[in-house]
Amino acid sequence: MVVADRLSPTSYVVLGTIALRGPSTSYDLKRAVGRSIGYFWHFPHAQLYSEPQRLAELGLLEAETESEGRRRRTYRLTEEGRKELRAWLAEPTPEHFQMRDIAELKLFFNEVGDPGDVARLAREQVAAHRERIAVYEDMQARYADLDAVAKRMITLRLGLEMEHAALRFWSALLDEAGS
Amino acid sequence: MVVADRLSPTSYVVLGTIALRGPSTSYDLKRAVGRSIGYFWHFPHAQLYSEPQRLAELGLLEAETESEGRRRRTYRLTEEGRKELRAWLAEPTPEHFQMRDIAELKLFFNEVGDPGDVARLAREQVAAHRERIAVYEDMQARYADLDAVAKRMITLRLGLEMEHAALRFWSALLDEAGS
DNA sequence: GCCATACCGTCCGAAACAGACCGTATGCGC
DNA sequence: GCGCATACGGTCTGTTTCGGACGGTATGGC
Repeated sequence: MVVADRLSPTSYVVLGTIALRGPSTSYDLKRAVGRSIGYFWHFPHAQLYSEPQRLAELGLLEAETESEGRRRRTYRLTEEGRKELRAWLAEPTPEHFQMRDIAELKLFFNEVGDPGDVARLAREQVAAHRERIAVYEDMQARYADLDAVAKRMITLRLGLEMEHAALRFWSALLDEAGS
Repeated sequence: MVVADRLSPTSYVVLGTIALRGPSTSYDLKRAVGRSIGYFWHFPHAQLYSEPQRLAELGLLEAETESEGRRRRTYRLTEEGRKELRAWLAEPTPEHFQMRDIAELKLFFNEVGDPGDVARLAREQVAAHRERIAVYEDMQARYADLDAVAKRMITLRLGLEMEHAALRFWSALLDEAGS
């Protein structure tokens, strides 16, 4: 499979989203991603316009230009595309997850700052994680009855676990640092 | 503070590391980062050569070229630099943390793949997180007696919390999916 | 008829990125 | 004392990614 090494995680986001939702325009992708994957895999929306084109050139997507006026293309998965996606899903995942947490960075360097900084940071983080948890729980509640969707929500559980872990940590730190 | 918006998280990693360790060469940074921050904030080492130069131009670091032969520069913090770092530590942190977890992505799209994929993925992840936990616990044990270092290890606790959360999730998933 | 607000898409300069590459020491076996 | 392997220390380069500014076009409401 020689195309495989021209593909990035973003490519699979596009492929996968189209596989789940059916044929989509870039804008469709943008909205779909914003509501779901966007929460745990960030990238700028501009990529959702360039990436499908690339994938089409590689033969993994097939573009269908509709209407001359506004030129918007609907992309659909080719057989190649589906195969590539399934191959990716089946192969091992060597990379460990990566975090990018400014708060953690600040905590690491805290001894250079003022004594009060840590407590303030912790307070902020507690608030932020609580808020995010609320958002996730809301999503979970909203779709709890739809079985098909519920299945997809499994990553939401992971997100919640992570948020709770972070919340626990910062809360404990706050207690220690004194409010 | 007009320099502030020319600074990225990486800039603060450099500034902070030098603040903690004292004057350092790029290579010193490379090693120090590899042993600590590298675990939760990845970036290519090449940046540890270019970034200090940039910071020196901005007046936040001060370069001292020693010996003509191998030209290696030792960087030390200027007053400006320390002030900038402290200001950063004191200011609020608007961004939420970001995760980049290929495994989570695969899980999200799992219904496109084969039925067995999820269980395999979960098994892999359990192993990977267990391994990482072992590494962290090892670090923790090694430095437990050194008080000064122990303080810095606080971020390690956060790392462990996160790893455990992930481990719990994937273990549970593995149980459900059946081995 | 006018304004506000979604909707939809493009573009661009600046960073980040991975990782190949290249010398120079230093040790170590033989 | 020679040859080799390994760690040390650093540079370079071509892609991607990244924000986010920008610019049109519908659509509805007043």
